[in-house]
Amino acid sequence: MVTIRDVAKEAGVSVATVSRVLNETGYVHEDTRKRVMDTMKELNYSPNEVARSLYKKKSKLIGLLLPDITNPFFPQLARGVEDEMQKQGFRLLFGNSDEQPEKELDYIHTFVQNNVVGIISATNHTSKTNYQDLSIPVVFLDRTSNDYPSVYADGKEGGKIAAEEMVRRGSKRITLLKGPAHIQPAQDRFQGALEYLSQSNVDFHVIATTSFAFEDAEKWAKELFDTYPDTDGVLASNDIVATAVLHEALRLGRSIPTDVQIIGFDDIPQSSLLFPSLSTIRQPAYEMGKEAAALLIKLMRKEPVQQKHIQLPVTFIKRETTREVEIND
Amino acid sequence: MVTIRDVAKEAGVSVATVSRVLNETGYVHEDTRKRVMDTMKELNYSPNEVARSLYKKKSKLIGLLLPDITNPFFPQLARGVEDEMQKQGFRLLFGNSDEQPEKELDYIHTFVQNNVVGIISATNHTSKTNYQDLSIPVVFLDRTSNDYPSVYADGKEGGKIAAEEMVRRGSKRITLLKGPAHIQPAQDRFQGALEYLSQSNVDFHVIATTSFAFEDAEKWAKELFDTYPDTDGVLASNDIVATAVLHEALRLGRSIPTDVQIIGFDDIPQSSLLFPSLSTIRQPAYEMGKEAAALLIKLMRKEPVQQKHIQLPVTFIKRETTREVEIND
DNA sequence: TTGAAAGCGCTACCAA
DNA sequence: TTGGTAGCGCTTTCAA
Repeated sequence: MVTIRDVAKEAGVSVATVSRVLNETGYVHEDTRKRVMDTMKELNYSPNEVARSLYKKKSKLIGLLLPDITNPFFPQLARGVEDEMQKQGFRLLFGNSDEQPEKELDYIHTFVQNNVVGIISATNHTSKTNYQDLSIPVVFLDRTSNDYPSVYADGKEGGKIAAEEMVRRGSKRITLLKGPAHIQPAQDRFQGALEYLSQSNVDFHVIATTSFAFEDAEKWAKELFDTYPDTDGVLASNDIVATAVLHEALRLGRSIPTDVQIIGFDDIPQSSLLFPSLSTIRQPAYEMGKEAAALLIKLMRKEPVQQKHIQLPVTFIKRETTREVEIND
Repeated sequence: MVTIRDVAKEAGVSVATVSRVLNETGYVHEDTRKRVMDTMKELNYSPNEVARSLYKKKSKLIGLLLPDITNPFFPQLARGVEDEMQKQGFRLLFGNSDEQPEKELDYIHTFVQNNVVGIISATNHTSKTNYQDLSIPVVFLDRTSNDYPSVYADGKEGGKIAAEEMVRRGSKRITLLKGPAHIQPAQDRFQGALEYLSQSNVDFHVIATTSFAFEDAEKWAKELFDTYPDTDGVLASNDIVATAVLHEALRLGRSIPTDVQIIGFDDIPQSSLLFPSLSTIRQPAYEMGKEAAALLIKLMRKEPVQQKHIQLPVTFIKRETTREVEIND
C-alpha cells in the first residue's frame, strides 16, 4: 500500500504539501504541484479514505436502509438513490431491516460506527427513537414524518384516484384490501380510498391484511371471494396483493375486467407483464430514490432547503384489469 | 461522541485496559473488567470502527458489486449475500456496475479505499485486470473463473435440460435465443442447449440477442415470429426474454403451450405469476448468494477451502408454457 | 495485571 | 510557498 509519505519522499516534499495538492487547499507552487501529481500517478497512489474519515470525522459513505430488497418495489428506489449518490461521489452502506426494530437499530448503529454522513431509511416499523440522537441528516423515503425530512408519494390521493376510477368504471360492490397496519403508506392509500368510497353511493367491504407477501396475499384473495362472492371491484393494497387477487379471480372463472375490476398500487415492473396486465396507481419509485438522495445531499451540505417534505404525484395507469368508459378515457 | 479515553477516564483505568476488555485480549482483572463494562454501558460507548479499521488495516466491510439490482434476478442474490454476511457481523458496501468497466473499476477502487476485507462481484463484462492486484479475497458470483473462487449455477446443464424437456415435450422446430455475448452464464446455457439440439433430430434456429432488457426482448420476439413463423418451441436466454416471447406469441394468437412451448431461465419471482405461468430452469439465486458469502468468509479467515468453485444445480420448473407428456412427468 | 506510548494515514495548524 | 507536527480513536507492543 502506497501512502502519502511514500509520495512525499519520492517527490522530495513534505506530506503537508502532498496533502495540499491532494485537497487543492492552500498555496502550492505550480511546479511542485505538477511534480507531486506526477509521482502520485507514478506510484499509483490513492488516498486512504479510512484515515481521512478518522481525522475529519466524516466519510463519503451514506447508509441506505430498506425493508427488503426482494420486494419488487424497492430495487427501483435503491437504484434512484444509488445513481444520484454515485454521481456526487458518495457510496452506499446497505442493509435490509425486514421491518424488524432490532435489525434496523443494528444497522443504524453500524452506519454511525462507520462515520456515514447521512442516512436514507425506507422502513416503517419503528418510531423515531432510533434516529433522534443522530448528529447526521436523515431522510425518510416512502414514508412521511413530521420530525424528519421525507420523500414520499401521495398515497392518500392515490387511494382516492383508485377508488374514483373503480367507481367511474362501473364497479358497484367494491372490496378494499387494507394493507398492514404498521406500514404507513399502505394506510394512507387505504384512507384515501375509504374517504372516497364513503361518500360515494356504492357498497364496499374492508378486509384487513397484515403483510405484502404473495403467499399471504393468496389467502386474503381466497377469503375475499369466499366472504364477498359478489364483489365486482377490488382495490388492492399493492401490486403483489393485486396479482394474487387476479390469480384467484381467474381461477374461479371470473372474467377480468368484465366481472371483476382490479386496481393495484405501486406499478412494479412485473405489473405490465401480467395477463391481463394490471391497472394500478403508479408511484415513481426511481424518482423518489433520486429525490431522497438529492435532498440528503443538500442537507449534508447545509444548503438551504425550502422543502423538507417532498411529495411526488401518483398516476393512474390504465391497463387491462379495468374497463373502458365512454367519456374522458 | 464518546471515545475510549472517556471510558478510561470515567472508569479510572488506561485506554489500554479498556481496549483489552473491548477485545477480550490479554489479562484483565475480573473486577476492573466489570467496572469497565459498566462504564461503557453507562456512557453508551461503542467503538469507532473507522479508527479500528485504520489501525488494523481491515474493516468489517465487504464490497458487493452487481450489474443492476433492478434486474429481478439480483435482489435474491443480494439478499443471500446480505443475510449470511449480516449473521457474521459484516456489512455491505454496495454498487451497480451496469456492466460498464469504468463503473466497475471505480467501485472496486472505492471498496479498496474503504478497507473492505473482501469483494463479491457478479459482473461479467470485464477481464480479471480489475481484480488481480487486490490483496483481499474476491469471489465471483453468477460467473465462473479459473483464476478466482466462484459460485455459479450449472448453466450448461440448464441449457441442456431446457432443450431436452422441449424436445421431449414434442417441439420440432425450435428457436434458440442466444443471450448477450459478453454475459458468460448466458453463453453457457446457450452452449448446453446447442449441444443437445445438435445431436437431436429436430430443426432449430438461433437468434443472437444483445441484452436482457424487456424492451429489447420485445424486438427479438417480433423478429423471431417474423423470421421463423413455424417455430413451435422457444428456448429463451432468461425469464425476461421468455416473458416478451410469451407476450408476442399471445398477441399473434398462438396458443400456449399447444402451438408454441416456451422455456425461460432463472425462475425470477414473477415467472410463476404470469399467465400462463412460465416453465423455466431455476437457478437457486438466494442460495448462490449465501454460498458466495460463506465462501468469501472462509477465504477471509484463511480457513482451508477444498472447493473454490461451487457449482449449484439447476432444476426444470414445469409450469404452463410447456406441454404434458405421458410418461415420467 | 496494568499503563505509557508509538503509530495506523491523513489533515490542518503554526512557523519559517 | 513550504515543512514540522499534533492529533483523529484505536490497538499493540514493551516495561513496570
